[in-house]
Amino acid sequence: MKKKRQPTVSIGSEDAIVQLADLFRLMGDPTRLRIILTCLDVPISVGDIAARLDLSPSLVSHHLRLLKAARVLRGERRGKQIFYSALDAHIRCVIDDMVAHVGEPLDIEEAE
Amino acid sequence: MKKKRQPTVSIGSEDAIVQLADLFRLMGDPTRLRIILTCLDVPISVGDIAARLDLSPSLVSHHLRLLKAARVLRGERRGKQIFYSALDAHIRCVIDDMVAHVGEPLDIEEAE
DNA sequence: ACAACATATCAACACCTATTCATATATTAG
DNA sequence: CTAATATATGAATAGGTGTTGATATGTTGT
Repeated sequence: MKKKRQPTVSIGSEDAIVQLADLFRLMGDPTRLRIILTCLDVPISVGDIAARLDLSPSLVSHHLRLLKAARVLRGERRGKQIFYSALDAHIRCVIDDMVAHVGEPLDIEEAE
Repeated sequence: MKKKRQPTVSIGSEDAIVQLADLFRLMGDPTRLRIILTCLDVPISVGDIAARLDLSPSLVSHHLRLLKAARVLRGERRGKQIFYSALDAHIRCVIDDMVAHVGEPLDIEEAE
């Protein structure tokens, strides 16, 4: 058994909803979302993330800690630097779906 | 001219990222996420949402305003009541993907 | 017109959180 | 060992935000 796909999961549990919301909230900050997107491409060090996004290494590290704790990203040490990358491919799917949603915001508009 | 799944690379603009983060942030609140999930099933009135989730109509209305403004939900008036439902199916995909992510929190992956 | 109901809006408060700065820890080179 | 680099952590603060209660708006009946 490798992976089991669950279609539309009935999330009635409070814990599950809170856990879901927690992940969405993490992606709900522009800075953090930028960091996620930067790590989605290829493993990248903290300093390089900070340099590319023009952020302080401290701030990047703070966000990385949250993202790592939430199992969104993972860090792998290579010498002095630590390279961060996406833990799995689901986050990319989530973002792609949301991009699709943003791409076609307007469909029907009767009452406004 | 038809939109398909576009890769995550296409969102480099600051506005797009902020817009994306805005949507994720909206889904990042447990109460709001519950409201979204309730509306995903079938169009439901404000009062029924409040009753089912045990929330004040005022709070539900407040959240609905944000969700409607963000084009996540849409409201349709029927007499005194206003029924809310998902604007499109993308949100459901986003949630499903995130549920899949939560479903497999730990999975060692070296090769993909 | 009025009353009753459904939803929306306003103001205020309490809580949370993103950011900054200083400091600490970890790794490598000499 | 020390020095230099890379990352992490701690505290403090400013701005954001969810929630509540009162009030307003809108709709349907009598």
